[in-house]
Amino acid sequence: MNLSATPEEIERKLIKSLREKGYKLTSQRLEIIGLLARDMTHPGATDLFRRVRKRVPRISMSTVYYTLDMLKKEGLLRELEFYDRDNRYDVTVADHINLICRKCGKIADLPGELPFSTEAVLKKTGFQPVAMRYEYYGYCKECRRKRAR
Amino acid sequence: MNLSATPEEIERKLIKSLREKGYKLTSQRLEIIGLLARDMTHPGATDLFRRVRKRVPRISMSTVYYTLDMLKKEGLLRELEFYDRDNRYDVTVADHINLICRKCGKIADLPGELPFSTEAVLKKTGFQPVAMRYEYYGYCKECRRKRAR
DNA sequence: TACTAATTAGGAATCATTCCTATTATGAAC
DNA sequence: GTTCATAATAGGAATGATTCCTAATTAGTA
Repeated sequence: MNLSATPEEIERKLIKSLREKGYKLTSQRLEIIGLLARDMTHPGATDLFRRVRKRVPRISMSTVYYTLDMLKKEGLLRELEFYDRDNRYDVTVADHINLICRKCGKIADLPGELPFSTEAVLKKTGFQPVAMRYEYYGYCKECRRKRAR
Repeated sequence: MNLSATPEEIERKLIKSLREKGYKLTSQRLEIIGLLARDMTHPGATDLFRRVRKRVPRISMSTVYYTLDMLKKEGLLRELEFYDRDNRYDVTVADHINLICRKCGKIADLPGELPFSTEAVLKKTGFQPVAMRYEYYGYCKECRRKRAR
């Protein structure tokens, strides 16, 4: 999934993948997928839970986590892990740089090249990378405008 | 603190800073600082607790966390935050890239330039970075040798 | 329409970290 | 060396996102 796909394209791709892999398309799953595809700010499990509950009132946190786990396992979702805030979920699974706002908590993607190839790191250090994480913490355009920073 | 300082230099710097700032140099603090200065693999709080306890048997986890907090507050320690493992602590406070081994859990520093300046990010996106986090997850030289990868 | 294995709901358990409070001990003053 | 104020410590309870467990439900198939 590239960084410029539309929400509809992302949603269709996810549903198609699950159908092909034989997963049941429950209302809970369709709602979660819909939110993940539309929300570019990388929501967390509790946030998803609250929003899905408006349309599927009896959904439980277990189901949210179970669904997120399943999507992760199938390589359709990337989990951004933190310790001082809840984990966030990103339908853009390709490696990229995240911009994390300390004020509003929203997470945006930074388009463009990645700095170091895994080959370069391996050659230089003997360390074999299999995944990476690039993040900038700071203040997004919107929050900076509001506070007249 | 640059990446090539010796353990002794690091330890001396930390003790000097605390003394200047008026902190009490308790045996607990000196032990924790000694370990942090010598252990280049970025230990966590529980690990530090277990090791310090051998020399200061009545130390508690509260004290370990309190000391780490204090060092962080004074800008002498960088906290690496994870959700699926305990936090790690790094006396190298300058921005740099970390190499995190999925087998043994050790964390090493990657020397060299950082890829993007904060100015470049601000100019490109309007997002103002104040901190960054660069990590590669994979397998270190030692673990790869052991498993004949 | 019935079946069954996958999915879900609900709640208990986990565990690193934070919080709270009484006790202790460092470093300064004398 | 003694005293003292207060920072620091020990111990344990509280927190909260996530994981685990199990019985009930349901999507998709035949």
